[in-house]
Amino acid sequence: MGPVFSQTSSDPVRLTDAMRSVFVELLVHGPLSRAEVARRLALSPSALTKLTKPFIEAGYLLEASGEGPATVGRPSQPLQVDASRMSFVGIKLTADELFAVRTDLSATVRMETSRPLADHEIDHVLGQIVEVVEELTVPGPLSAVGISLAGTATPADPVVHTSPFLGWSQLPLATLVEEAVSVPTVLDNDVRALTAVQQWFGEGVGHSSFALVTVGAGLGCGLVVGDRLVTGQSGATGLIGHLQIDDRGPMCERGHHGCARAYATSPAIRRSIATTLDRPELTFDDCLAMAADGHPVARRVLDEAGAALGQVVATIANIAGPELVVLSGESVHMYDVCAEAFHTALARHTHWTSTPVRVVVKPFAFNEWARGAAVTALQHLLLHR
Amino acid sequence: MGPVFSQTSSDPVRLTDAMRSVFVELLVHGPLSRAEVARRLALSPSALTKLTKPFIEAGYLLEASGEGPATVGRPSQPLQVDASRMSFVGIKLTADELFAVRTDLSATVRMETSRPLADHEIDHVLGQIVEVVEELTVPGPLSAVGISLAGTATPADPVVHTSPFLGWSQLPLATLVEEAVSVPTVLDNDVRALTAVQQWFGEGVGHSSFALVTVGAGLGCGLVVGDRLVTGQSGATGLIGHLQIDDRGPMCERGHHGCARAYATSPAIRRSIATTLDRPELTFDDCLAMAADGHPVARRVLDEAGAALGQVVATIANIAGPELVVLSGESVHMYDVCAEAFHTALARHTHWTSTPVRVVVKPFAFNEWARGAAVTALQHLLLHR
DNA sequence: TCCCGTTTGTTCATGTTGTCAAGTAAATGA
DNA sequence: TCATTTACTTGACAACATGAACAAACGGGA
Repeated sequence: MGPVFSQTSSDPVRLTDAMRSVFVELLVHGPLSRAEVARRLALSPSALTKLTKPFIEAGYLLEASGEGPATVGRPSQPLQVDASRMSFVGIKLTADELFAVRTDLSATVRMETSRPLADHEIDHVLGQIVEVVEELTVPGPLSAVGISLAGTATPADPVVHTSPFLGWSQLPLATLVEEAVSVPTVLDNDVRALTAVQQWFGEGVGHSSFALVTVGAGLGCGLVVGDRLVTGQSGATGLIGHLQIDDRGPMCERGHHGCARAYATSPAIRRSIATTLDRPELTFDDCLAMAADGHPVARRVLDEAGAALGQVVATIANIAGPELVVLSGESVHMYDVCAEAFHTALARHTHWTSTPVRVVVKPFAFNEWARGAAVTALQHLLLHR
Repeated sequence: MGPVFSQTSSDPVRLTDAMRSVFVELLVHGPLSRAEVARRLALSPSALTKLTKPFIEAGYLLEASGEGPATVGRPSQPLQVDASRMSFVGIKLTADELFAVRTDLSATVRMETSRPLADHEIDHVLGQIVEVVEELTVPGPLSAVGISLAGTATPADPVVHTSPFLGWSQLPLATLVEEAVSVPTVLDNDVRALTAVQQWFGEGVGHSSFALVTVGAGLGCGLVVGDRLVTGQSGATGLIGHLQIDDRGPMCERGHHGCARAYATSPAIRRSIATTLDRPELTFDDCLAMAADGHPVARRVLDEAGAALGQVVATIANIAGPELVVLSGESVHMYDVCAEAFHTALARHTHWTSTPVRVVVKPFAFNEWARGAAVTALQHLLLHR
């Protein structure tokens, strides 16, 4: 983190592991008294006085003076991270567009913007990224930039290994961006970035293991085990799209029968209803509305989608045993229309010695992917610099 | 670890985290020079002189004086753990028998024994356990006892939460044994214990993430992610037995169609072939021999079993992304008869953006389960005491 | 053969980092 | 008012690891 935290411009603070963990604890678990942080991190109270002092002097921690619940003894003096002291830009790349947000330390979105991607030439994409970063730098300097995309990439490595949608392989994107904008830049897989948001600022807070399942144009799965975000071999995340639901169902685009993505992704659901009814103009949300109204074809397709999703979640829970599964993604709202089929399938496919895993549905904002990229940058800066 | 390591009886050595990590590094990664350990653990060379000295003086580490590969510079002086300095007993409980081994620090089996379990009354089982521990204590005192069983139990907790096969729930078995034999005792799930063996002394050495899949009377899955053995919610491990292979195949004992265990466990394979041919006397190994000889029915059943297993492994790999999958269990030798079907299915169900995970087949000795329990005890003693 | 470079391992002074003990501060409750 | 409880601070101290300097043990030239 080097010069990131500095008391004065001439006296940079060196961060120890203990300082880092205190800062992260306060960032993630909100205002806490020194005594409480000491208990959580198994440190002595005196250690906390010393560990927090430089942060307070530099303005990164504030004494929140908000009174806790009235109790005997001296009232505690909660500390809070001043979220405005750092800013991050997160960028999500898709095949035809680029979404970007500027967030503060608490991952609150402060600005957002986007650009079309006319093609996937590196120069063009890089130009658009630089433009967006410059636009979002106007209110003040950035601490880090995060870029997320579907494909294999990790914060540990400045290179995009493969990205089928963008047609890239072995592209040192982080290096190129970092040189162009002079801000530390990290890459990550989009689903893992979204999982990072849940881990620090969402439903995953307080859980040492949970899974995130996304529903949208595809299916995705991110996993946190033992408080650590899992990075699969070569940077892949949970590849659940082609998990087989049965062996004779609809065919996915790669020729498998009964893949989960042939049942539960929004394009598959829309197409299935639209072709059965020969009404090609129907949108995905039209289909959801029809199912909610009890239209038999839409109802059947969404029941199957919910069942497929329930089976996917049960399979993940059986293998990894998370405390919680968070459902998210552009199409999570379909849950409202197929919750019953989902939970029936979840219970049916959960191993009989377990109770079904707790499932939380997280409404999805369109800029959530870009926010994920910002959190990736934030985590990387705070933990690994 | 308190009094475990002692230079003299009156001068017990207090262990720091650094000492622990050095000792474990040497135990798991074999003879290494101080300089090499220093590099691996990111410590200074001088730290290693100090950290190893008490172990050497107490006789837990030996200067192996074996010359490494001839190279420039001063030859290194490899250090090695004296495996004989500690002994462990591991006990595997099944529905009708108890297997036990005595091992040294390197998990080498030095003695083994067993007892029938006439019933599952706690007093009877406890009596047999105590008898076995006393028999295995004859050559010298024990450092710890580990007990493994199918069900939900973890080293962190002295209580068996549930064990369907033994009909137990909420039984404080570790406490009872510990009081009876006066040796620290830990429990664990049997599959996780077996995974621990692979992690420290088997194919998992050198891999920060891998999965163990067992084939036998059931199917099991243990997972190591980020160098940590995963403990699912409530102490369960990978519950892959009822993973659905298709929706119309043979029915498992819980009424599901096409469960993995209806295809790939040894009883299911044997029964399928024996009933089809109306030859109830056939053993599982008879069935394997028939398939190897090309008998059409046996061939088909084993191809289906291999395919099911391949799909299970692919699913695990897709979700958790391990570097390696180790196949083991009482019936792994069936792999020889269905390797082709296995790898075809593995490739078919592996997500198209990945290459199939590397699979290693680990021959299984009948006392391997008990050895796992011993390793659980060893790990717990070395890491958490 | 004799130095030189290289790597290993040790010793000792130094410095960082967190704990302990003691004391101060700020509330509640009798 | 004063004891009790909890929070926080301060300074002495102990633990642990590092860095520098050095000894040891080898191979490889000149």
